[in-house]
Amino acid sequence: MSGEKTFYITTPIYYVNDVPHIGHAYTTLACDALARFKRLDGFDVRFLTGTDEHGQKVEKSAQAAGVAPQAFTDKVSQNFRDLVGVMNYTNDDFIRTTEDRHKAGVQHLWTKLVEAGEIYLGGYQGWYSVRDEAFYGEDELTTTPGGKKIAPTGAECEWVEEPSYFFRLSAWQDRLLAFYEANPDFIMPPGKRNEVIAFVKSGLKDLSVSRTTFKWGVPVPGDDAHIMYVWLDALANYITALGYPEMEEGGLYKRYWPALHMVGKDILRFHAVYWPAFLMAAGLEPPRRVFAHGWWTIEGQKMSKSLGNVIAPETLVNTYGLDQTRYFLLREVPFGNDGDFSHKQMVARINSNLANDYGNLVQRVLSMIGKNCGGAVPTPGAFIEADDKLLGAAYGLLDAVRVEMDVQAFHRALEIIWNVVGDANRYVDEQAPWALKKTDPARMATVLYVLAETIRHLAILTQPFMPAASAAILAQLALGEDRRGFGTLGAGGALVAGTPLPSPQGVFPRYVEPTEG
RNA sequence: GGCAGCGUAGCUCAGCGGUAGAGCAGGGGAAUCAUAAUCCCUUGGUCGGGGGUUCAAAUCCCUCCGCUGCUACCA
Repeated sequence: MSGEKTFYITTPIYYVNDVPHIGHAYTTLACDALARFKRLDGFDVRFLTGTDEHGQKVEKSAQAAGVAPQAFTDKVSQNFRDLVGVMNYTNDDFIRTTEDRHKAGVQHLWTKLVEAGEIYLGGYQGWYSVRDEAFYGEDELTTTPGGKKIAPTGAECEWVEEPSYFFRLSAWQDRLLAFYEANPDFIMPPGKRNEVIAFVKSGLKDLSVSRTTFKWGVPVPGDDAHIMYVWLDALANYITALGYPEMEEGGLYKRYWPALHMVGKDILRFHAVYWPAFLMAAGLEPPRRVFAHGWWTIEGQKMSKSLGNVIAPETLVNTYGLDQTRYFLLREVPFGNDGDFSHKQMVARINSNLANDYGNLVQRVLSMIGKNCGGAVPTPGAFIEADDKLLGAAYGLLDAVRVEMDVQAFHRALEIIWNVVGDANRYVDEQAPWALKKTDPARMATVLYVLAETIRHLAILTQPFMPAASAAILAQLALGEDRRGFGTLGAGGALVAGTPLPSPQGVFPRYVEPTEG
């Protein structure tokens, strides 16, 4: 709540023609974990997601469905709004490119670009595929015996000539390269950064930014024959959602821009090349960072409609549990790499990391406290070296985890937290509080206090990843909502001896294969 | 084709000039507070092939083999 430190994070706006799958869920999940982390860490956070609703495909789909485009998008964009509830996302806003606030903002941006001399009217001609909504170079096409031109995707192309507005992207090549040079962390991970730089170095052509062949888009100001190129339209959502062109002091734009954009690797170029160029050309600040993450395969196979192996987020959540799913997606694969989803790995993570390591640690400790300490936080005596060592590891977690979160290394953050889970389990075995119960009850109380305090740290730090399960653990430590922020980590927010605790309940059940047949 | 990256234990990967590592899986043992969970020990690799530089190479160089990504206007 400081109001000083702000953090703005965005997902791509999802194309409404798609049905939400694990990939969409993953992108937004990463943003959600980061947004939650930053909020707990005292930042004033703005977390945006939304839907991209223009374009020829939408127009055609609406036509096929026999409804107006707006009615069509109203319906299908709901799929993405529903995902928010399914995955327990905490976005502060949900923008749709068909909203007036967006259209007005983009048109203003366009006008600015025209005034700056960055957009000019020219003509575009080439081989165009309606199905792909894309132009292809002559050398990419194959010619059928019948003389038809076929794109690499198999779609038929036709020769199209149309007037088009162009953005002077070619003029931005050197300034973009200078920007990447001055901001080495702008594109992450580093491998992707190199690809973008190589692309820009290879030479940039001016970009066609308007279309006249269909109508479902934002009209070009002053020339109704044209609508804007979908990417100029779509990318601008990141600032129109902040109220652009309103840029007054204390407003959303002033407060939150620039953003961290989380994107799939397929749309990296639009975000790392076109978007900063558009912004700089309009006299605006480029984004803070663009992070390109990888793709999921399913049981080793590429996800595709034809294979029928596309997984809906609801399916995962219903099968394995929400927090389990969130944990798996962020832990299993180094963020930025491609990963494979397999049932076997998912079950291994749930049973090993969650049920056995973390869940059982909590259960064994709280259960001993419940039975042997009168169901209240035990009263510690003097700490010995082993106590200080474990507590030190717990107290040191935030700094170590923060370093990883700041570079979006979610898997590393979780690994670091789990190192302390392991420390705590070893400590339990070494201290053997069940033996102390008979020989030295005061020492037992100290050991259990140290463990409870360690669990407090673990649960506070796992909140961004597994909000519901972490909340359940914190509730079992009788910590109210106001005692769960990162500001309470360390000795200052320590558990108070004598505080009554509710009776413990398991938080992470083992996954047992359904028995059938 | 060009550019970039990768190939290390059964599996997923870390190490990137100084006597081969982690997690999981496999084997043995301890303990019994706990969701039969935990803890300890342990089997296992000529670090893709070949050549070179160096006192010393997964680690640097060359080459070959295999795999992946990028090579502009589909989100």
